[in-house]
Amino acid sequence: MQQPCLTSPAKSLPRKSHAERLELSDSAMFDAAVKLIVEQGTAKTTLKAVGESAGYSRGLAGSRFNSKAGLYCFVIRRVADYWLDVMKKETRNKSGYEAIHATIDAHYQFSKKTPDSVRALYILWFESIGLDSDMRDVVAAIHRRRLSDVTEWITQGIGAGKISPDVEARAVAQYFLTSMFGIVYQWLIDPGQEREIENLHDNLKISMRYLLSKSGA
Amino acid sequence: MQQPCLTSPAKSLPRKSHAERLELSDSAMFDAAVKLIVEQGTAKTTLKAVGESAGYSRGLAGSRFNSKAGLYCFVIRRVADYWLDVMKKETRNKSGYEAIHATIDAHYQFSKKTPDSVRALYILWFESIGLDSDMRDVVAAIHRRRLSDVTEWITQGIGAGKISPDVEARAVAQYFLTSMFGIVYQWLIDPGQEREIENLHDNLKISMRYLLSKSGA
DNA sequence: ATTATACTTGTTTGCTACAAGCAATTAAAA
DNA sequence: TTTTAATTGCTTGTAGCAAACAAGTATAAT
Repeated sequence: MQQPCLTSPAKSLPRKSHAERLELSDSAMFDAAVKLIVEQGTAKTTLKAVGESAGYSRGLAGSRFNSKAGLYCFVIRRVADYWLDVMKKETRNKSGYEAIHATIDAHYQFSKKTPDSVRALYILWFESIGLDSDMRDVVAAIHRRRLSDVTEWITQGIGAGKISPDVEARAVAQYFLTSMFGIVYQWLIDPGQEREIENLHDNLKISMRYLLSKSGA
Repeated sequence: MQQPCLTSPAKSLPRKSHAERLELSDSAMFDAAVKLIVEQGTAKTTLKAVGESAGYSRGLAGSRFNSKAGLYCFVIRRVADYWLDVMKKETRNKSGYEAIHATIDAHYQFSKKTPDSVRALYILWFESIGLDSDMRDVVAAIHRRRLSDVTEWITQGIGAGKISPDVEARAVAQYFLTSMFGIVYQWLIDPGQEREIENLHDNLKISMRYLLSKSGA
């Protein structure tokens, strides 16, 4: 008469290894955190609520991540790592303006496909300015990595003769990322205005093509 | 032998009207809030600390602003209103690219003159994304006002024949503000890198001049 | 003197952070 | 294999603190 447990089937049906349990609860809490952050912001999101709405106890989130900042670092890393992977694939064998163009489009797709994750990422990203040392460091590291990627595309473009050697790769790369943040900011405060967001992307493409063609090939 | 009170001279020497007391405590709490926000971020800033480090009681900040969000709205308004005034003066009798150029420079000066106020403003500004309805509305209102100003400059520039009528005033204005935010973001996370910030401003000027000259006069 | 306004103090509620404990899995010993 | 010990995931208990609000005091306005 052995029946499968009815209370939480997916979670407790078979025997689970520690690694499996960990990944399961991590995922559940990630989802819960993203949902809560997007719905009510970080200030009103509580560790208690994350644990409970993930289907666990009041204290699990705190126990796992030690602090709110710890949880938020976890969320940032989880989304950013995924994004860095996607970007790597999308720009494989590309350089110069071509790679930048591909990134803009990929980013746009990413934020259409899983808007909540992306929103949560950038909400946390922007909040990390109001420094909580840990988060700042995590964000800064990701930013540095992105910057070096973009700079690399531009210098490769210069090497391939597609872009004038006069272009200051790092400065333009910085400008690109900076503008992207501006656009993301706009998207966050006005999620509905798809037309406007596309306009911003278009103007960024125009500006980038121009900046990369200055006194060039 | 009547001596001036030694404990808090500036505050209690003569008889103060209610309006004066209010302005005095508002200013003191504004300064305290800015300092605390810049130093430890919004999460660790407490109403208690604001009241006390302004030289008042534990409870004044809460009583005056009702909530943390209320305090932050007050800070945002106080800085933003001042900035809007400055900008109005700086762009008087200017339009088109000229006005935008002036704004970029004025903003740069503003953030060099009172960096803490500006930092606090934008820390709060960016955090308002992770919505606390009140703050979002305050920020959105300021943003709309800025956008309409910039759009106006561009349409005036078109009217004056300085800019091509093909230019989509609002879209370009949006792009401008958006890029400015990106730059501010960069400044916030890397306050030291003056050279880079100036580069970003330069590249923005270049982009704007280009966008405003497209198929134009 | 009375009312209104700035400001303070007392209290409730809820969250974070941490400590201690339970329960399941894994590793080691018999 | 069976038994035992150690590790790890997770839960519960609690201290400390801040937000929010109610009630009170003190100062200025009428």
